Amino acid sequence: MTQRGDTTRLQLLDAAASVFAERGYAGATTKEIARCAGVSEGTIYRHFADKRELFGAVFATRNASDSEFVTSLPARAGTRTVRENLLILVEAIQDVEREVAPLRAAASTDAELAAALMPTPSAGPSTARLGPLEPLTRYLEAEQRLGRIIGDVDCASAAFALFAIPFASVTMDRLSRAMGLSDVTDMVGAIDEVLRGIVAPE
Amino acid sequence: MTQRGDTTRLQLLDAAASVFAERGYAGATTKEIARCAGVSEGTIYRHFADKRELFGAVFATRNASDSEFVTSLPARAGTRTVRENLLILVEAIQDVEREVAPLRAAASTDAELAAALMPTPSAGPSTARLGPLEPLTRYLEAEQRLGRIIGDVDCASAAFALFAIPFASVTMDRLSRAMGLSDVTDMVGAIDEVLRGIVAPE
Amino acid sequence: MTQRGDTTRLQLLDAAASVFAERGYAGATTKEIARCAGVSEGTIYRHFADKRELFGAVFATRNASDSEFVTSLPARAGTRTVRENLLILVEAIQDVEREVAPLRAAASTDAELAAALMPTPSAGPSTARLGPLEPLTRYLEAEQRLGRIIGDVDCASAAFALFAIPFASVTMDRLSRAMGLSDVTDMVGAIDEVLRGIVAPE
Amino acid sequence: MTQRGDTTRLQLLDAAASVFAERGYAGATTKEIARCAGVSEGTIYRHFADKRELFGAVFATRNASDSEFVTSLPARAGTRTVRENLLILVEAIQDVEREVAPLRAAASTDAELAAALMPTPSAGPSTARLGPLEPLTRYLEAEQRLGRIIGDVDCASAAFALFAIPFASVTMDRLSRAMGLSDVTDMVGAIDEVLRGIVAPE
DNA sequence: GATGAATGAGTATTCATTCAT
DNA sequence: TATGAATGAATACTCATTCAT
Repeated sequence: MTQRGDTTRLQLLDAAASVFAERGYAGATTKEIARCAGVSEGTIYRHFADKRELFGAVFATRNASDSEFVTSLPARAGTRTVRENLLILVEAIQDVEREVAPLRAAASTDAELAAALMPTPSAGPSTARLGPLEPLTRYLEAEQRLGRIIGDVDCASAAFALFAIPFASVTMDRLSRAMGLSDVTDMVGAIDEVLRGIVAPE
Repeated sequence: MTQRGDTTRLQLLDAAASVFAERGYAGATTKEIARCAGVSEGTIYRHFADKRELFGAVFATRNASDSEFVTSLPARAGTRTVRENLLILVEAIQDVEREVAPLRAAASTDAELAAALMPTPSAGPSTARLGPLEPLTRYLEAEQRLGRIIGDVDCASAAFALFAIPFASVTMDRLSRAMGLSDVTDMVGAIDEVLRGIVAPE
Repeated sequence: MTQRGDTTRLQLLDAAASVFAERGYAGATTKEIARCAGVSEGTIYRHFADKRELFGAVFATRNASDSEFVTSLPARAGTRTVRENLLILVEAIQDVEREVAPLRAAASTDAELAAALMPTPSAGPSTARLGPLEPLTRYLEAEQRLGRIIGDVDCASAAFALFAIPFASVTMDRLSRAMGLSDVTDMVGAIDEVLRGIVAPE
Repeated sequence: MTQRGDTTRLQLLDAAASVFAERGYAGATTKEIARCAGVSEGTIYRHFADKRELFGAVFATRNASDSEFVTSLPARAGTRTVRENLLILVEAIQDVEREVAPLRAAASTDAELAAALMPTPSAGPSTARLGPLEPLTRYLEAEQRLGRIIGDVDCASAAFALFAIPFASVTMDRLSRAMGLSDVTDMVGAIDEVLRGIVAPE
């Protein structure tokens, strides 16, 4: 691939990401994506076999960034305070979700498309879970072993409760904005209410 | 409207609800909606001015059911246990969300569509909040006054943490299923972890 | 046919006449005609087999009024002055044309439709001429015999020259109005210029 | 625009001209126009924004040819004989009208369409007159000054009387043909009857 | 006789995709 | 590699017409 081709490919991925996010999969037209990338429509097909493959490529790049802070989380057990770690995590999740959530919504309108989103299709069937839920669970378990999480907490359930907050926040903010409402979701407050019951007193 | 016309209208609303939910707004074709309703395409336009109005009508009917258990919730303060009330609520939210979430996702791909979803456009701008968040907050405050919720809990934040659970659960289950994964979201466990910190010990 | 049916039929003919004239044959919808007549669409088909027959009926009634002043014209030779007779005629033609011209234009967009306009399909093929041209020619010939038209005038040609004036006037006025121009066609002046050469001096 | 694109555009204009003329504006389908131009339907929209713009482009090209002989007419005063000049003019008008008249009729069925036909919308409101009427009037005035038109003739009125002949002729011939009649309009005879009264004896 | 719900063929227009340049 | 003209299937929507009430 030449350098010129690479540049074009990146422009297309960026353009496609924003158009797919705004309009959904069916609503996004190759025309708009091309115009938005500053190339001609035909050029799309020199880089991607068809619209679906373009979407897949966009989703893959956007979803890959998921792992940066998240995967290293379990190893961070014992550093800082639990609250600090989780607040950083929750912000990170929110950042990724803001980009990925609309793409996920777009994908959910097309069965064959959704199948292409499987992060590791070769991985075991039941172990694969969505996004940062698993590393978050493992982090909480590690903290629990360190005594910073109360002993009888079900870490998987707590992880889900924590994860649901930025997850819901992004979706609701997006909707509020679309509906002209002000989006004031107090994520920190919500996290603190959850932490109340699970963090061990110092 | 004759009785026959009414029947047709309902068939159309049902058909449209499922097709919009499956395919999104742009991906849903009038042809499929008509076929699914067992009528001809032209019939759609005897009942609705255009596809957008049809979507609006679908959304209105599906969203109306929102208020059944939810609105009466604040008045239930003091009855049963807090946990029982909340588990029922969470199930109710999940039921409604299962129908509404895909429609909301569909709507978010079209700016003008989203604007039409505002429940009461004449209502105050900042007081309007989405779905059951407000009654849930008021319920928790009522329980707090009764001493069944710990005094220094921020009820709005706690409400959001609780609400996020069925909200995220529905979206993630939908996705898991689309991706061929088993959807084992333990909502009850997550709720219990949140309640740990906010429910006053008897 | 009941009296109620007759009334409806007339309303339909009037409505159809104006809609066909405004929108042309293809552009006129049965929906607009029905609305304009204050009846339901289905009612049209109780009075006319289809749209084409409705158009034919409209055209027949509108074209029938053609004959009132015109047919009696040849018999008027010798009365009043030639100029007076022709000015009245020309006004009459203009009045009829104003209604008929748009219908004729509408008909010309559909070959089978045009065929239905033949005034007397059983009449001889070459003798049938359009509208008032024939009576006008006969009138001029009669005046010529009376010495009020110069002897060597070709009455058929003169008739065409005279007839062309209101004919063109109506079409041009219609266009001028559609294009936002003021329609000041001096028909009387034009007639006088033609008469200069053919009317015998007293 | 590539050469290939230009060719296609011209094919489309030709095809559209004939289809609009035959079927009127509403009656002309993009399908028939495309088929008649030997291209696919989608191609129309690469060259014209919509059907209306296509019609406007057709009308503009067909109406432009209007000015060839006509505009130079006033300068021809004094050459040949008045009769010869006018017979040539009348033939020219007839040729143009044969193409333009059906388009004009088509346009008159759509108010917004007619407005787009204004040749120079910025020109003065009352000075703008339709087609060759103005140059014809000016020609007659020039001849009048040269003594070849009788002094007290109203040239504007005479011009209208002359113009009306080919104008009416085209429309009536079209109709006669549509109705299966033979179209024997003796334009020359009609012109001569008009000239009788306005041309000065040599 | 009149209605209005229903129809399905047809309309203008857009779409993802192909291909000659 | 990139373009943009071309395609034809598909889309939302309209139309003339039918028919049960």
